[in-house]
Amino acid sequence: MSIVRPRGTNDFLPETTAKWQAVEALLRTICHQYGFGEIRTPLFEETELFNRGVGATTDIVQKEMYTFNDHGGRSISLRPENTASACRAYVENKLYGQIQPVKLYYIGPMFRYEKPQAGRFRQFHQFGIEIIGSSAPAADAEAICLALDLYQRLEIKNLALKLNSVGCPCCRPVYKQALQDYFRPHLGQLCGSCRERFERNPLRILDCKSEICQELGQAAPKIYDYLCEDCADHFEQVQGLLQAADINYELTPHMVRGLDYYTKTAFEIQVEGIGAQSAVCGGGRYDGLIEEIGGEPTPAVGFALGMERIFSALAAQGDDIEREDDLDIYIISPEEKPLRQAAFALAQELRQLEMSVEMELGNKSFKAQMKAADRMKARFAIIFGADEFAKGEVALKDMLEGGQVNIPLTEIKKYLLER
RNA sequence: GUGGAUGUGGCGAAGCGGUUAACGCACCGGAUUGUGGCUCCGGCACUCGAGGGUUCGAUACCCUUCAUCCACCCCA
Repeated sequence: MSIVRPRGTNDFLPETTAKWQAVEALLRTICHQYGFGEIRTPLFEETELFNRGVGATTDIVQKEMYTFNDHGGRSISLRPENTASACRAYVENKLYGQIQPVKLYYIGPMFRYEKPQAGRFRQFHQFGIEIIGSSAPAADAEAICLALDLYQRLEIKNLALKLNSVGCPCCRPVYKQALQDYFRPHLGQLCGSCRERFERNPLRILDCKSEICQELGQAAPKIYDYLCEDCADHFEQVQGLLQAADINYELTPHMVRGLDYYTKTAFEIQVEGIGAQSAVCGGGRYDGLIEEIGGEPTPAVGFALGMERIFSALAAQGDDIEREDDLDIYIISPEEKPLRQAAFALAQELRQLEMSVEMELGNKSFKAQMKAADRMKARFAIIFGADEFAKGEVALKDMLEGGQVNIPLTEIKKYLLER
């Protein structure tokens, strides 16, 4: 049996990586325009960072982390997301000493032990941003605008922005209590998973797909009636900014983020047509996170988006990302040693001039080399023929037009550069 | 973690309890064009995801396992 890659992982082959590079380049460009700098944190961290940062009761931490003890007996986990690491780095590197807020972006692999399906993998890739050190509603709005801008420039359509406020440690517990009080008499009627959700995350019940739960949820208390003054005011201002920027959004009082650290603003961007995993971007404010992991209380807001889901969305709408794989020159030479050596030397010289050059490395026939040049879509073929070579010349063939001229070997570089 | 579907060469895809596993594309070699793209000829699965079982005999039936896809869960 041959060895295959672990479940839920992918090999990205040149055709694919070319597309990724194009998308990544766009993301980086836009981040630069918004004043974000890239941060790269370790792929693994002390497990405790995620216990505290992501939340010890979350699914991610409880059953999806790749956790192991290293040779020093430390408990280490592959990062399941990057926000906790970014915040850890903010504290550890004393970024609070810089001009606030600090605006960071990241892009890279994350790891979660999940059952793979379309749009979900065990090693997947996220791009995300964090605005750390600002409690201003404008920071939330900027994050949201940036997210939408990214998708717009990627030309991804059928987007829906879902917006909510999940309150803060001040008001959320009150709301949670109210929800539980409301659902408790109906506990027996709830679906199985909602009965489990009742204790741990009653807010989720409102998002349940089962009819009974939906129906019961209709009359359930709304979080907007329970937000404290600070949260309500913040929420209102965020909405005002979005409206001013002419951004459409849908209020979704039932939307809950799965990570414990969210406070106040929570949002999600969904795309149609890519299956069940329709959330392409999720984010919000997490004012308590940095304190949770041992820093000074610091407000922050950010989001993460799934790279794979960007490509799902692009594929679903039939877009193919342009990639450049053009070959300038294919050098064809017979097997004779002097000719082959001269060809090899010329290939090197042309590459020094920043041309892309291919040639046969083995001993394919002359004809096979022509075929290769054709299939690789070489713009020109340089042909080392014995007769021409004896005169110090090579043939330059235009593979598109079909024309061919003989040129002295000494002038071929100059000739090509003028092209 | 739960439920459902699927698994034939690089890709797409026939086949079916019986002795050589269609076909298309791709790929490799060759013929012909003065040196490619067209055409033609030839090659390319001791094997039907893997392991076991039933049978005189299985790619086809059964079991297990692995993988993929879909839904749930959860999330990006």
